[in-house]
Amino acid sequence: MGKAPIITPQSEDFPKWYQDLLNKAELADNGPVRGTMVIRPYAYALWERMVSEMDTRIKAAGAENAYFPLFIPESYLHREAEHVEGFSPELAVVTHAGGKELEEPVVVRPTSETVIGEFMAKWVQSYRDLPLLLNQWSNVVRWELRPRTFLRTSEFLWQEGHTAHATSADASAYARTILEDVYRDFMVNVLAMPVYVGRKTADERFAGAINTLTLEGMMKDGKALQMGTSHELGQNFSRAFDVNYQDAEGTQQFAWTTSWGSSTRMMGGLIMAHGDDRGLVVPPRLAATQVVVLVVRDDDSGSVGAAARTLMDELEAVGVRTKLDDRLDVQFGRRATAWELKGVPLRIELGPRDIGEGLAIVARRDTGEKIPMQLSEVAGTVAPALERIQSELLSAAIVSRDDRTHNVSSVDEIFDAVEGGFARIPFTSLDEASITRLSDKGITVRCIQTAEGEAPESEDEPGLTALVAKAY
RNA sequence: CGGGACGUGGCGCAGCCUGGUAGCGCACCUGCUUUGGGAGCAGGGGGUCGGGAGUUCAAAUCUCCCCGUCCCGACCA
Repeated sequence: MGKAPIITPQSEDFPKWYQDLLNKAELADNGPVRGTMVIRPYAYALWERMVSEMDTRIKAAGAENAYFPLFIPESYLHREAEHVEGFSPELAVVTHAGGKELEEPVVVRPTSETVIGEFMAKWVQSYRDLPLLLNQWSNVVRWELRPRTFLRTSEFLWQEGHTAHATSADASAYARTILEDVYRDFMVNVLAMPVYVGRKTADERFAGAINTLTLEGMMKDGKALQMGTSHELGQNFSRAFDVNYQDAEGTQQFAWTTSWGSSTRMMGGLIMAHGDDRGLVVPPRLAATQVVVLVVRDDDSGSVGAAARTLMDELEAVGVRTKLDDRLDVQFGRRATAWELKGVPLRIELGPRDIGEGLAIVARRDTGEKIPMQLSEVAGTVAPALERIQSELLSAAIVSRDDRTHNVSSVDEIFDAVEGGFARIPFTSLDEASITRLSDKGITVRCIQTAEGEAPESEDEPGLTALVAKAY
């Protein structure tokens, strides 16, 4: 059998492909409340790997983890004018609790600048208390009108960093450190996603920020996905929450704060950046399971199973995250398909035939190639092979990204260019009217970049380009 | 909130127009045969058709009301 595709081909219907994959690879289900999702174990294991890799980088950047409450007094949101305006429409508000109506409604955090600002004010007295570098891993709620699993859900998991600094320059530098050393490093080197970094235009900025830096990933359908953001908040929140300190000269100063976040949306990005018609493709450095040792079938003595277990032990001994699949009551084809759907980077097949010849078949998920290999050599070759796959995934993604990024010189050319890709245009070629024209077609300025493809210090630098695309 | 569609076993659907107490595919369970790419055959379990009211001898099918969901638009990590 097996003629019909397992999942809808990407070329036929990309959103359907995404949905099918979520189901077939057992990644996620919709929750009972609109816009919520259940993250299934396999996807959650990937998320845990993301958390682990990100957390290491966040700590290397000097931030410490803490935890702030889920509930925020509604009044806090109102203290920063733009912030409340930006978030009000999507707030979940608790008006009743403990069987009665609350005196002051409580909002479920959509982000924590406000509560954290309140406590920063308490903790910061002196310039010696700065910088204060905090991060928290938590869930947040934004009542989205158009939910889409992983990409835009009413509740999602994320990390949000919040820092306070003595000077604007310090805050600005830190926002950039996070952008580059935490987010970009993780996305490029672990997710194998060659994200574009840049600066958001004023229209696209975070509510209450003076500058928003972003990382934009390109999905296989050519649409953009914002993978993370790092904001300079200026003194907007420190003024609203009285985060002030006494400087070395004895003068009271308001601190300069930043905030930065990345979420389970990255799961969606991962899926749409690397997935193909056979399912998910997980980069080895991210994979919770890097290798699955699959017992094709066994003989009466169980010698194949024994060899498989030995191999698994050898692999784990050299630090390869390995899983054994010896479910002989499930057909080989079904199991092979299931692991492909899940995107496990390498599959090692063992059967009586192979064992007899001292061989194992090593199958690569990304290319589909199957290589017979001496069983005794497998453990030694897998780790470098995983690294090779990692770098080839990234190279392929870079090529594909570059192929689909089109330099244009006029607004009219953008419409064609963003069908299946991004357009790059001199920032000065865009005016108010053309941006409106574009947004009428669902096309937005993702970010502005310097000629070198970096995030500029301001919108006014000469030679800037705008990266324009349709976005999720 | 504006426009469109839909709600029938776990999932996807047919049945409704021309009322007669429910069917198909996948999934699930049991057995046998298979097992190196999503198995075959046989047997079997599971729904009362989103909710309520009405018409009728009889409603998944007709009427009315309500609820919910999905798609398109405005918002968005």
